Amino acid sequence: MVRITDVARHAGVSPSTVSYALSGKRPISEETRRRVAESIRTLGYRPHAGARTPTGRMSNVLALVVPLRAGIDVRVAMRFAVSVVTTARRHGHDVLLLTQEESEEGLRRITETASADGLIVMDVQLHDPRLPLLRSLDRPSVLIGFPADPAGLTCVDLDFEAAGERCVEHLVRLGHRVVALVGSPPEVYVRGTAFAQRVVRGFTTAADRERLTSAVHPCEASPAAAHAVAGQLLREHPGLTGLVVHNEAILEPLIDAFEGLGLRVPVDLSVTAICPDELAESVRVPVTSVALPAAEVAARAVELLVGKLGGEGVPGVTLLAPRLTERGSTGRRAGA
Amino acid sequence: MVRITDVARHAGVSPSTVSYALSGKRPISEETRRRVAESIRTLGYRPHAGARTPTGRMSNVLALVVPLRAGIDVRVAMRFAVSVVTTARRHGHDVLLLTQEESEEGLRRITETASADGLIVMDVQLHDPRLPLLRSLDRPSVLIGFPADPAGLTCVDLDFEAAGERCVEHLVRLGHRVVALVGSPPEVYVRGTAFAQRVVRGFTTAADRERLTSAVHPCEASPAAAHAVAGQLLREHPGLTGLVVHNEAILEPLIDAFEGLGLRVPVDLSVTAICPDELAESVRVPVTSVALPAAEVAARAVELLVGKLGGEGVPGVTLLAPRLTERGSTGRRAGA
DNA sequence: CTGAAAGCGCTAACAG
DNA sequence: CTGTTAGCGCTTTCAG
Repeated sequence: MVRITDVARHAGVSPSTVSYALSGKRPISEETRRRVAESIRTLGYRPHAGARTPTGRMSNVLALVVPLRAGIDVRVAMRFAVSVVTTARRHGHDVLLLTQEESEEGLRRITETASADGLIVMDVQLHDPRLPLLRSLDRPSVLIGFPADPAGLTCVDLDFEAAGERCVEHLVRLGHRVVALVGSPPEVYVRGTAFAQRVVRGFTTAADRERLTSAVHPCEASPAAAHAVAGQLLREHPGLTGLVVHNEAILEPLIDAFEGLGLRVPVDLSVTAICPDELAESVRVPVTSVALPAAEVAARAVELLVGKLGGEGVPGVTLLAPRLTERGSTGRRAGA
Repeated sequence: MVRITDVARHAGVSPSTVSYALSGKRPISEETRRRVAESIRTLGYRPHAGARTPTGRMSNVLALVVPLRAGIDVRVAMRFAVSVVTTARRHGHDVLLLTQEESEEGLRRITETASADGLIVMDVQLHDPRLPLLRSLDRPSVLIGFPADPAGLTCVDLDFEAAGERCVEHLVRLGHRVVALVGSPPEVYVRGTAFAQRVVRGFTTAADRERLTSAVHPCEASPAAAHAVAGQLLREHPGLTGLVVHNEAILEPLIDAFEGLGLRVPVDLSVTAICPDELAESVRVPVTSVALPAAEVAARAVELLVGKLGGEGVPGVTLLAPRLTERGSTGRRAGA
């Protein structure tokens, strides 16, 4: 193993000079900087990650709590996670993986053992039990999600409420008057998951404002459940012509189900969704959707956290405005 | 922050005694041990993770390279990852997440900066470019996967070749003579992914041995692709009655496609799969399958790695024998 | 069985 | 602009 003293000797300078050349925390002459860089390269030096922790307390590690609970679409969760990791790497950080089960204990442990400099928490509930803990910990944290009371926290997310509204408005503009929201699996609502609740709220607000007939149905992530919901909706709301889908797993099966029941998309039924663009594009009938910009949200979360670590003041709540892209799944209501 | 010296003072002993009481590396009197434990509890002491690294080189962190490449089913990959994390925690380790893109550079960086004590690598290719690197690194590693030349490495995986054979044998026993393997997306084979290649080999070996008519088709992870493959298979092999599916994403769509083409499962077509049991059970027609025991394989990987870290000798290759469970999707060939 | 003391590799005052 | 000197919190000799 090559240490900083080896580099120092090789470059004919003191260890601290090497350290400062690396950190840039004090001016170094061009000549010295060059020699140090040269020595580092030829010796293949890399600072021992653990050794910098005791004094300067930066371990260059961020902890990420990934949501792996019933009802959460793994593919979407992974988009967030991957973006967190790649963005963290760009800022020189590695990422420690915490699972949801040991979330509270894990957060406490990571903090108290100083295993990570900061924390990123996903799958936030409106009244998340972890919030008091996060507020009390002496490590900075960022939530991917928007709880009911974000005071004293840093949050970033898509503005799901606006997203729900945006979908309804799009349908209204196309003349639709009877609309439904097919949402996440029931347990997601039971837990009070923030993003799911906010979509419902946005959907309902806009539907009421526009005096639409509307319905909201949770839906399990199986084709069978999608089929059942489609049938139920048509029975209860025969005039249904507009749909908002907030459930990645059953977007395609649901469309299949409605077409199986004799409705053509978009002729008889206009479908909008809130989901990653790639998914909306890959469905048999490309779906008009509000993008769920997972990579962007996750990247922003890391940047906010890195900002906090650097002592910057950062905004408490960052909500990304919804962006709707029209695709083939929506059209004017027949006879509207 | 409470340090080891605080505990020592509180317990009326020296810091080294506290350290030894914690590690058990030298005998401590019952009385002292008790007092130390007591002080640790009341003060809420936790050893600073970074501080133990410099001398004793254990950071209690394992690095995991997760496969997030085209064609790999994220849900299955996550089963592995979660099991790695929970098992690692049981052994007192945390898990650092590395993405595939920076795999080689990441492995090198983690090793040289001593950010992790050991490495776990998933999604192994038969001739994986990372193998020489892993052999040369001075950190222990474990592969989840079975490359062509495992010399000098520690590997653990389901015996996919035997799994492929097992499915064919099951179909043979039920009287089927024309069988097909619907596999992973083409890019998975192009990369030479070990598990995919081995399934093909097992399938082919068994089919040839039994003198069956057989065909192998890769298949993209979309319902449309599944439908296309189903159509093609029936055109090219009108006598087809037995199927092996090794592609989690399209298991259900593929069955739908065949039934759409007029074949009933299992009356006209017997379907077997290699996939996690939960998935096989959750399909509309429960599928006879060889279990892909992700949690078990991942747990074993962690245990092997922890064993290596502890200086134990561990087996080079661990292959889990396939276990086939009959469900509703297979039956005797009509008229056989 | 237990203390005192010497580092681990690095950073950050303190001194030029 | 650079070198010398203390530590960080912990583990592990070295001495009882």
